[in-house]
Amino acid sequence: MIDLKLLQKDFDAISTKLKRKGVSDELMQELKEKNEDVKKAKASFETLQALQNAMSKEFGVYKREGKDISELKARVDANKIVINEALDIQRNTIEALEGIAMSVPNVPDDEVPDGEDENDNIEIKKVLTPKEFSFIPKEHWELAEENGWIDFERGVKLATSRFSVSFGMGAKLERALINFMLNFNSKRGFDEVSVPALVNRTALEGTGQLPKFEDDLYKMQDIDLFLIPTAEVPLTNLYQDEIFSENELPKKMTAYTSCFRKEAGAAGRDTRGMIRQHQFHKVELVAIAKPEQSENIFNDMVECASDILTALELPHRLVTLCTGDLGFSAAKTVDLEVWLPGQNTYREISSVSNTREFQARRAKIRYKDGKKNTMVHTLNGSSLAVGRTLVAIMENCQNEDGSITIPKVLHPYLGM
RNA sequence: GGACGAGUGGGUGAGUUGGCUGAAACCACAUCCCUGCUAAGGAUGCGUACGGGUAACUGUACCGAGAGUUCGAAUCUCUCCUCGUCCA
Repeated sequence: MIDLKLLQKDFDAISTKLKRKGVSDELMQELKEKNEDVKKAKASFETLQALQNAMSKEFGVYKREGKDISELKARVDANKIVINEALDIQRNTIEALEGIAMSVPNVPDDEVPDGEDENDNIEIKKVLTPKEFSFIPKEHWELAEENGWIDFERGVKLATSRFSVSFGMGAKLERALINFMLNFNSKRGFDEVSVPALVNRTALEGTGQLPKFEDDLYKMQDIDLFLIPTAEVPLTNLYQDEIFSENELPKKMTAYTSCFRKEAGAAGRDTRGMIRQHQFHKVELVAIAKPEQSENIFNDMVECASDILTALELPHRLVTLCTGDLGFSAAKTVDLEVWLPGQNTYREISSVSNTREFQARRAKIRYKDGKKNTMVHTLNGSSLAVGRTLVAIMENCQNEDGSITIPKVLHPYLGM
């Protein structure tokens, strides 16, 4: 959530920044007014309530002294009517404010480039050079089926479209990748955590998926729980409504989970293959940090994900997302895109974001900064999306006969 | 699924004939003092959020969540959630 105090203090600066994210002046103006409404409503309610409390205290005194209470009670009763009105106003204004405030995206960092969509993202660097094939490289779904690694039809049979089943070496490779990535991250100082795949509404509000993006989440029918779209949600909310002491930070975590997304806005995109599935495996990195630590940790996380790709001998590039492609909660995001020779293009395989205080404010995660409580920074990044990594291995490591040469670092995990 | 019991501040845990308790006490923690000895003694401070004030300080709310009774609720009523014990 945006900082309402800061908004009040520095309205123009914030609305200029949010304008880059497509937030209209009207909405900002409304937010400002609603915020002032709340302050006024609270002030008048609290004044009345203070009076009420004072009068109520007198009752005790009157009673002890055996005085007549009827006059006092008349005054109190009269005040009570006014209080109830003030309370109603207060509730309504708060509700109105939160309705808007929770739907305003994070303020992008100044260094984030302006842009409409992924075409305006800016390449930072390329890592490893895609190799030249002496034949026309196939797309992963062909290779997956030829090798009997992945069965798309049977996934549909079991669930619906955008589900698949892995067999044999395909399944083993997924498991190998998960283990390899978790071990890799552990060595980089991220503690392994195993978390629930279902979370409640509060958790999703904390990280920013709700209230705005409920359409993209799978919701349980008889209970207010949702399947997680990413491990970022449970990992970050682990410390919801908590106050860290300074020496506990930074907190660096890694977890493997399945992720579930309806992909509501992606109809028709990547319908073939396993690039865009409703359920996919992902190893995630999450960090909770003091503000002054977050920039370094962000870079560490990008490097960590990039180094995994390098270890797997997969050519990739790093891009800075432009304002139009930046997610709701992120102040800044670097995507890692892996080279897919079958598609002759780079495709997203990891996304590392710094949300700064945005999620911390929503989830109420703070730390003791000397005497006072300060919002932490939260960061998250995939390292990596397992399915897409498997795709990248298939396409980059394919041979002319359709066989696939498995990267050396994975051999120990496959008993090779 | 059924029957009881419980949910208080970082922890343990008082407080439930409604007002003087935002909350005792202890522990932990912080600062200071004392002590010539490594372990102990003393003083003070120590919940969160929002608002007012340069500040000292002060107002409101919060004792699992929500609703209700009442002038007034941690304390009474209802619903829900969670945990424990017993039964199935």
